[in-house]
Amino acid sequence: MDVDTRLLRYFLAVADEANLTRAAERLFVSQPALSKQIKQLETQLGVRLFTRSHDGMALTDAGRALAARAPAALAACDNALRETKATARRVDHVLRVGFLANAANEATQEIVARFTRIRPDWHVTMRQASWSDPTAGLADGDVDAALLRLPFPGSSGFRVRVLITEPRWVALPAAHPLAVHDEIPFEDLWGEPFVAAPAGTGPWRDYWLAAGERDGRPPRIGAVTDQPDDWLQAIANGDGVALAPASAARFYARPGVTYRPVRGVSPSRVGVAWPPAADRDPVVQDFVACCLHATGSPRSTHAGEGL
Amino acid sequence: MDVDTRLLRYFLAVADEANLTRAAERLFVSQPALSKQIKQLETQLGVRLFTRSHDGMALTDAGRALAARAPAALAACDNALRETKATARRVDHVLRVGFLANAANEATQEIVARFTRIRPDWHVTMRQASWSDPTAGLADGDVDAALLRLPFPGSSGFRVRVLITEPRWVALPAAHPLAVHDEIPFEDLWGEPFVAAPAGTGPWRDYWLAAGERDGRPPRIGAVTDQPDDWLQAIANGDGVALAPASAARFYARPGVTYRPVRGVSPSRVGVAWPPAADRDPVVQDFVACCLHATGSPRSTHAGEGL
DNA sequence: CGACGTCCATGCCGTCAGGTTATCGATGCG
DNA sequence: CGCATCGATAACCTGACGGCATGGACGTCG
Repeated sequence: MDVDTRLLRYFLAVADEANLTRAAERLFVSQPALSKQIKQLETQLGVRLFTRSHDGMALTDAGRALAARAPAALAACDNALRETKATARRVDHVLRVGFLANAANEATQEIVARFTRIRPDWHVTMRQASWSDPTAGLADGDVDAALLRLPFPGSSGFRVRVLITEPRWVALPAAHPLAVHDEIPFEDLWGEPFVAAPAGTGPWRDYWLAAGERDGRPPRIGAVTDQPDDWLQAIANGDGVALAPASAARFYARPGVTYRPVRGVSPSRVGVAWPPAADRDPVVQDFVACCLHATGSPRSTHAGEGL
Repeated sequence: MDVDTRLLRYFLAVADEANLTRAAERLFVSQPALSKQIKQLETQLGVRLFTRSHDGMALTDAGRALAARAPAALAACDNALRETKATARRVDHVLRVGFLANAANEATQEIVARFTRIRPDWHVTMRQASWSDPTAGLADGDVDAALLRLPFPGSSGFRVRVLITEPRWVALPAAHPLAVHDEIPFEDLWGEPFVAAPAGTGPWRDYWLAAGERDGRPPRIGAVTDQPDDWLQAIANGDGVALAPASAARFYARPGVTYRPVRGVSPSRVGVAWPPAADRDPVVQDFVACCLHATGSPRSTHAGEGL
């Protein structure tokens, strides 16, 4: 009796949304594909998992039984694979670190330099992640630690220490009328189209749209991008504006894109994150210590404070 | 990070055998297919799981880590699916019973009759299994209970009560020289080709070849069959002889096939088996009670005694 | 009351992963 | 030196999965 864990994830999404169409969006597949997969799971088990009706998919009793047990099964599989990867890296003396765009910017080199001084027999591999995976590989166990912008989706499952706090600015097309000002009140941007992260990155996308600081007005989306280059391109094209950490002005300067300070929007924070399983891993903890020292952060700065 | 549980099973088989070719046989796939699958698992994880050498596949440290955790993950998945099926049947008031060929022969009707008298609102579904699945669907959770010939592979994972004990006879081609005798000493059959169950049914196959009662001589295999009809056909064809429960003479009489008592071979036992998860299921326990009553078995007859 | 929106199912098609057979390269052994 | 063993590779076939377009049932609103 074999199943692809993908099928179980699909099933849980549908069970959770109680709606095929919305679940399909969340899973980034088409509705018919999901419909077929669910049906296949049902025939494979010989069990009706949902009762279909004009207003959605409701779990049957059997479906509820599966919904109750599938998460544990998925977790067990995930855990097995993650631990396998972690073991391989431990054996090879390789520390993989994920990062998102310019997460730790200037500090990155200093962090790596410190780490190699402490652990000369280890090798650090930096792996840039696309914005469609804001955990930069932590969730899949592809990295041992990650340098991230906070908040990030699923942050509750990981340990986080804050390293840097910096104001958020706005990136504008150079020709944009507001570009003439030295500082821009955030309210002036409410009506602007924004270049956003892909849907499905949830709170992370919302954070960079400052969705919670717009007095309830929904943001306008001008474009959706996945990588720094596309993002710059979209802004230069005039598809929209975007909030960005102040340091982006140094790291992502480009003709056609202008950066300006913004008044009235919360700052951005950079953190180092690691999976709970690495709490006792001295190498990962050394890396975390290097992050804290390299950025001059007090050792006690936890992420929980005022997210 | 999705995996098909099949991949994990494949991996565990290779880890266990430390040999691709033998693992492939055990899994009933070709060696190249298995080779590719293992390689794919490795690339998907980005981790070497085995070191290949001229004399087999040896686990790496990472491979050992996976081998340690995969069984639990597989068990969690299996459990989720099995419980789902069981729940569906409970809701529908359906009891599925697997059986192997003529396992409980005459008693079957009596068992079902008793059960329907006790549980008039329930419906019993009998499902005949092929010999390539000697647990008759118990292992996959496809049935709530099964009527089986003992011993069967994996019997240790299930509860079993013995119902019937009957001598084993031999089924011969009608024209076979030995068919003239009223009773045949088992030694006289040692040299005969046998019609056997598929390899991969392990101890079950061996039991019906009486491999342990041949004084060390290996059995000769004349044909391999999967179902009663093929089995009868093979014997009538003269492909070989086969041990069979005495009752087969009544249930599987056919021109060209003769049944004779055998002296010097242990008897066959029929049992009812159920998964431990159903220990507390009153419906399954009622069914078990019906089995015991219908066959006049004392309630205390456990399977463990003198297997 | 009919047009429309919502929601799931179906049909058709392109792509790719998984399986099979046949064969090769490397290694150890008689 | 030929042979057996073991894993990798090549060529091919089938079927599963995904996408798009569309259909059918049901509720809602003008």
